[in-house]
Amino acid sequence: MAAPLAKEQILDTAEEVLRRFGLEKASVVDVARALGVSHGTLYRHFPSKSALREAVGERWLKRVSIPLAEIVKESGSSMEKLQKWFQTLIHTKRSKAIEDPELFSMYNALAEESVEGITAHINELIQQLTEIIEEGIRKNEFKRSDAGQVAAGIFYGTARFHHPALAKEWTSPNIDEEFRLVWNLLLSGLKF
Amino acid sequence: MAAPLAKEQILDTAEEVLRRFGLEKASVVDVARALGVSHGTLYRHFPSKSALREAVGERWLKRVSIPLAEIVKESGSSMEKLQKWFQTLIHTKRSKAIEDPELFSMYNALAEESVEGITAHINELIQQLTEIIEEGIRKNEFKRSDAGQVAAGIFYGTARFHHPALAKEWTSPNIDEEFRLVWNLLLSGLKF
DNA sequence: AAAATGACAAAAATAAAAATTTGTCATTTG
DNA sequence: CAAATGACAAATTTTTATTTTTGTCATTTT
Repeated sequence: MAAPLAKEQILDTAEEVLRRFGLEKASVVDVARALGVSHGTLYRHFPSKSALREAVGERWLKRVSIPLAEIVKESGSSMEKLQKWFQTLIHTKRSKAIEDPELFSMYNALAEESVEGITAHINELIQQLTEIIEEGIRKNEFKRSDAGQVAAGIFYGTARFHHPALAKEWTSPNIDEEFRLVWNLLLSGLKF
Repeated sequence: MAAPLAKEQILDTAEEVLRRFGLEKASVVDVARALGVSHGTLYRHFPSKSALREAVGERWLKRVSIPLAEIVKESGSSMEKLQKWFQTLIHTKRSKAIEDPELFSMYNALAEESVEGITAHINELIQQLTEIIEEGIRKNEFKRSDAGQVAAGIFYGTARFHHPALAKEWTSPNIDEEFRLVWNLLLSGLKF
């Protein structure tokens, strides 16, 4: 027989089956059939159906965080990077949410099945932001402050524009204007 | 017979039935039975089941906005009022969400059935904030700026802490700390 | 002996049948 | 005669019966 079944190969097929059949219709048997193996085999690689689903969800989160990590490493002013980072995060999510809302909410449901995976993902994003802000402080672009706390503040302050639970509001015609208002405040503040 | 059936009386009973039976179990027949009238009678007061449900949802939103309107009228510094306004909004929602999550999500689902009602509610809240901020600008407590835009910015920037779709995150032990971080940034900004 | 299989019980999902609810309206009530 | 009723059809929901899926494991394959 061919080489033993690889995890990545299973995940590729599982993803394909999930896309075709949808979150609630896709069964382990379907994935096994698409791979040309018995369903028992899949249980030798993943302990349960949820474990398989979680793995698909976590791989999807990685696809979001990897391009953002690239931006952190780029050259340019910290402010530019900060803006580009958010632009990318928000644009990526928004276009996926609008182009194929079903698929988007499927992947989000998948990811949410792994609370740990989500937490790790959010922490990773805030860590990326922290690095941008630390650099900005060093270069005197930003106020001296606890970079990690400011990173969390900006991330949570912009939640409306990237939190998947609020995706249905991203089709509003004012959404870009609303982001601009929040962004301005986060950068400059209300007080003198 | 008694006096003709009043709308408020129907809403009171509908609310009671919804609380007891839940969003999906409560039928028009149940409401009629609780009122001691035939279900046909209810259709002389509300054109459909959804219209009745929407009315219950909208009344619930009013119960949120009325106490906040009181705060706008109070005396004291604008900053104090701004803080108290958000404290009240967030605390009200949070305690309801945590004390009885089912009831909370039922009322939210109910309210969401009326997109118009929600829009009006949000606009009303932002209008209240606008008044606080306008006054703060007049009294030189806040930077000169478009009060309506700043109001919208603060409201949307704090969405994570009051948007019902994010209620499940309000049980996090760090939620107050996270609010503080966002609040500080919105007031003082990241930049010099 | 490592990897995969397929038969099996328990749990979950689906489909078909039965019962309830929604919404209308001609008739009745006060 | 304004307000309420209750019988009715169509739509929706609930119940029940049937089928499929999940997860295990002793056996088979390479």
